[in-house]
Amino acid sequence: MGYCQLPTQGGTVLLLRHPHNTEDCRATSEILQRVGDKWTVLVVGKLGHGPLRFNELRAAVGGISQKMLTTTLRGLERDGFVTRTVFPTIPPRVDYELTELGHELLIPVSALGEWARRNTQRVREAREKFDGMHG
Amino acid sequence: MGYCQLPTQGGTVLLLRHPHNTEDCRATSEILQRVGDKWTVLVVGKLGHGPLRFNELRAAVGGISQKMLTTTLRGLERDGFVTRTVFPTIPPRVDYELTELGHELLIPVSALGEWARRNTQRVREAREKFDGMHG
DNA sequence: CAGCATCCCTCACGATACTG
DNA sequence: CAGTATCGTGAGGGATGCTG
Repeated sequence: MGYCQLPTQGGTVLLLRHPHNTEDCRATSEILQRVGDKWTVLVVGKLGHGPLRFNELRAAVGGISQKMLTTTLRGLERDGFVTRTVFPTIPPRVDYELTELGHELLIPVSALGEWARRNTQRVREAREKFDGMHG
Repeated sequence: MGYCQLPTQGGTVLLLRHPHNTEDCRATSEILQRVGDKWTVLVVGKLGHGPLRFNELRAAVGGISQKMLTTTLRGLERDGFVTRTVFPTIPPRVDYELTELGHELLIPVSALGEWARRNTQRVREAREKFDGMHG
């Protein structure tokens, strides 16, 4: 147990084991903190369908403030996950779109999401049991 | 493009696509926030080798305060990722160990870590380019 | 329309001191 | 050894108002 198959660019399949050294754990932790904020995954997920304008994206995500959408998009743009295209019209139009890197990021992130959906029930049960014993 | 193969309990392989609806994105976001704090993945990664005592774990992780290790472990125990075993000796001895659920969580998390290690260079280049243009 | 600037608040996290 | 209790700080995030 404890492996994961991950497709590579060349079409081969990579067999994956747990990171056992500290460096690997740090890299894992860093990317998780990077995408583990409140909005990043929601934004990237919505852009997975195709490019969206600022307010389209805001409506699609739902519940996000204007400030946080701007902040999140700037971060994604800086890291190369998203492109920002300005059309110099009046009123202005700005399109956001996932880069190839952004699409590739979505692959392992989606795998983690799939795991989450499959195991929410087990986590909920563990939580209720714990709270019942300690509450 | 945009798929990921994930092994299941039965030995079959699950073909995975991007989450396209809002519910899936939310579940993904929630688990990412859950494991996206500063220490959770480091602690889980260290426990991947086998059970550890409190101070062994603290030394293995490195840099974590006593308070945060306690907090992180309580959260992991509550969600069913870790078991806590107290030996009523003097001085006391407490062992922490990954549950089956904890080991299973490590699979997609490791996949994301593997992606991170493979793509840090691309992210760094994007960052330098962005900072060069906007700084 | 797509933002920037500002104020404010909560909470994650660290440091320190104490205990069964 | 393995915690609990308390305090202080900074970053993440929301609300509101203004602008090219």
